Amino acid sequence: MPAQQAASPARSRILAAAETLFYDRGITAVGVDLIAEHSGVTKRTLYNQFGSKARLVAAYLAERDRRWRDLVREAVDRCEDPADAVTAPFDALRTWNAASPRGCAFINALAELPDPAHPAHRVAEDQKRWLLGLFRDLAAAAGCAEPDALATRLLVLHEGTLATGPLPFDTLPDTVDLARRLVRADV
Amino acid sequence: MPAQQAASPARSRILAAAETLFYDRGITAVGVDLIAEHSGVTKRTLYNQFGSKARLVAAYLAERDRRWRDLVREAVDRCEDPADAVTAPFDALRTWNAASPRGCAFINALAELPDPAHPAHRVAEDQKRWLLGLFRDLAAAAGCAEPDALATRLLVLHEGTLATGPLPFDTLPDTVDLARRLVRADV
DNA sequence: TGGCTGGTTCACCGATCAGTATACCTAGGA
DNA sequence: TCCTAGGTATACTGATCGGTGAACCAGCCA
Repeated sequence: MPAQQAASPARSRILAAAETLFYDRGITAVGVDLIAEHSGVTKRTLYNQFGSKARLVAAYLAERDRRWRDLVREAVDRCEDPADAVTAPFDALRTWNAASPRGCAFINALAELPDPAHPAHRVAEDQKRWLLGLFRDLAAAAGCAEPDALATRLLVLHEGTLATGPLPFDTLPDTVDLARRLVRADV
Repeated sequence: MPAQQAASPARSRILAAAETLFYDRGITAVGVDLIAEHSGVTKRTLYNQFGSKARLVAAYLAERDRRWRDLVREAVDRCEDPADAVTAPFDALRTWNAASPRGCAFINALAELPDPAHPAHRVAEDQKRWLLGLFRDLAAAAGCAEPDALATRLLVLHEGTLATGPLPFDTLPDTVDLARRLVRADV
């Protein structure tokens, strides 16, 4: 299926059901029968579209990653000051977190699927690698002295707020504040 | 069973097998049959000891928490300078992380078990609450101006390095360095 | 000696798991 | 008109899931 071509309606419905079910209840805990039922589709169709549960999981993560990158890029593009742009992913995180009370779908997927050969691993690692690279590029563009070290620290702060999201502490404001101060101190 | 009394040898063996299997392969992916087999014990005995898989999971996390707190307390006690003590949990993290390539067992457990009523939730939340409180107390003892905000930020850094542990980036050195600078700047 | 405790062996329960087989239906294009 | 692609419906596989029932056995203490 070329990227341009629209996905079949059945495929879209399966993917939508998979996204909510996998994220809300966990990947291992959700069976393919349940996803087929929730998307109003036969299990046969599901397997014709995705081939296996593992590939469906990878597709679910890839779709989620796509939506998330769009949100981050929007937040970055909205900034006029290059220094503000460096912490723009944290603004996106505020929106994203509100709809994601169960933490980071990619970290959760790695937690559930230990096998490094599982196709979900590539997707999850690529997502974090992309964010780290984005932080580095934005930091360099803003004229930071140590873009690599700064990017690593921003990534850790980002993942830390995501990871503590499901916990009953509100860590976001203090973290965003710290991220901004780090950038300004390094410019 | 009182706390003083030694656990039965069967119970200890079950718990040991559960620790490695649950952490390495995931909680949902590991069945009670497998744990019974690895600990050289009957499933009947396992259920006599723990009652249900959910309680066995909670016991596994509680045992892991106990070992981890011991490690952290040791690291704190080793410090002479109160300012160094604030970041002592990060020294413990270096040791801990080396044996824990699959990230934080407690975060992973929350990822796999969405039901807030699951007994594992209490254990996991208590673990993070304890660490947050420890950071606050250590910061206050070191004379920090804003112990609450500092503790939140240190917790986020701590969870961030744990969460990025399974990823192919080395985030620990930059993070520990940042944590130390934060403490010194706030003293 | 007798009873209790903690452990054993083994068979079993209904439900669910990922994945497949077979056959039928239907809309669209050549 | 016929073929094909994508979908449906239903039934099925063997394995595994969490959890239970029943009978038995060895050591320990009174």
